[in-house]
Amino acid sequence: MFSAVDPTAPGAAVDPALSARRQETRNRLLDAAAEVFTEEGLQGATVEQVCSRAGFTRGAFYSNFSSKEELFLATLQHQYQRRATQLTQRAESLLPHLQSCAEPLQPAEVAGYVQEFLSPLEAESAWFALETEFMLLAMRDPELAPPGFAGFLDSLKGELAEVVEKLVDAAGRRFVLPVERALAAFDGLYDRSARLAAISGGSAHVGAEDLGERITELLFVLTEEVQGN
Amino acid sequence: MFSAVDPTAPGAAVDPALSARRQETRNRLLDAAAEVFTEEGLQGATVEQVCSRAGFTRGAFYSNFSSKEELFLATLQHQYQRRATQLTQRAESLLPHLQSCAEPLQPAEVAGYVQEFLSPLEAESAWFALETEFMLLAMRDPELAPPGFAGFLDSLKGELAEVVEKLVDAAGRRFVLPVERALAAFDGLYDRSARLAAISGGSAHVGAEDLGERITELLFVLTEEVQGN
DNA sequence: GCGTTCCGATACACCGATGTATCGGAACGT
DNA sequence: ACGTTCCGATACATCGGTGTATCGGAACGC
Repeated sequence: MFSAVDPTAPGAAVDPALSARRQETRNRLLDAAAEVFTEEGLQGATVEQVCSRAGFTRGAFYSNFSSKEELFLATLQHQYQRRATQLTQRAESLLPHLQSCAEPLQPAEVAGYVQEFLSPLEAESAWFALETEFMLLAMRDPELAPPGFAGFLDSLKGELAEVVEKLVDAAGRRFVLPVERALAAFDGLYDRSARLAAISGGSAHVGAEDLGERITELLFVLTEEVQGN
Repeated sequence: MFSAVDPTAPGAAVDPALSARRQETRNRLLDAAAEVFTEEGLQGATVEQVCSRAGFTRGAFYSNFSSKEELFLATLQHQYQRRATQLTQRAESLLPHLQSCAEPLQPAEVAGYVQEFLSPLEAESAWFALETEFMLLAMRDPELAPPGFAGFLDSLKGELAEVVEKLVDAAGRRFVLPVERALAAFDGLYDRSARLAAISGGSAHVGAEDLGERITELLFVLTEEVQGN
């Protein structure tokens, strides 16, 4: 579990040992679960809600999962894989552009790339709720947290670090502190933005553009121009 | 609600309209609630748990509060006031030191102050759980979030900004970007640290010292030496 | 086409949490 | 001391969610 990024198409972890029918109902349950857990929270959601949203009864559920917690963990993994493949895809579509340009990127261009990279991320605020819910679960019941989870996160961070470093490089700059520290700052800014957006609701919403600007700003402060060569 | 920081002694919002006996049971319930909500979560906690921890039965509860949600909001406010007064006290005990020193602070000294300021904060990871729980509640049910809450947070941030700016000033430095942006970065780093600590549990725990170091590091990167005068 | 296997639906028993209505006693004023 | 008021305990009715055991039918192999 959480051992590696499944490179299959987004949203269908295929286990050949399971019949097609079973796969289908599992996936429908998993998708419904993501919605319901997001809306109601782990503890607030009921098995019944998930099932009816997926168009099943509880009979189907207990035939596929043994408890709500197991379903939650499975849902989390499912969504994480979605997310990981999205990240990878965006990274791969971005890297060639960065490699190809001979001229150092203009600040505005850098900002553009940051925006572009961030925008689809912002759309799914749903994800943030799930992740937060998981964090609380892990706080209260450390046993329940899948062992490989932290490592899984790290691999995502590593991938991200690679892209960011390429971007900074293409702008003719370099970090004035270790990359992972810089990444931590960006990550913190992102988390915080999500938190604030959540708390202040629709009003005073710090939008994606704003986050992009702030990250770009920080990016320039955390880097210095590399002496021409 | 959340309109201002109550400057009374930590942990007892005194409402003269209530009898002493009632105040006492309210406070006991509020304290128990903070523990139970932290351990079990808002939805996971039961009224019964809170009451028995406080040494009451549910009769006492329904005589003082009308629902679990109301209790939760009251608990949050209670704890926020605790926290605000702590912050203020620490700020006030720190400011004189900063004002008095004629020499620019050495980096190590700055680090020391940061550590000192952070350490008591780290101790109460309980707080983090409560705040997160509230955030999720507000996400799902924006109506429930007290209107003044965001403003209340801002006032805390403002207070913090003041101290940080004084510290930077005493070190003979100044921020290279707007203070509130820098604060956002620190805040993000702090939140992120708390999140990670929560997820990875005891192992791989990014301790308070570590957080302090990183914040100090960032603080120096985000500031520049002010030209001697 | 028929039997077997698989899988989801239905029905049921159980439990824990909620909220209310009532009771008993402590505190307080006179 | 007595009566009144206040406040928390007790008891009860109710409800919603859970998990299991059983049933019915679709899918698949031969």
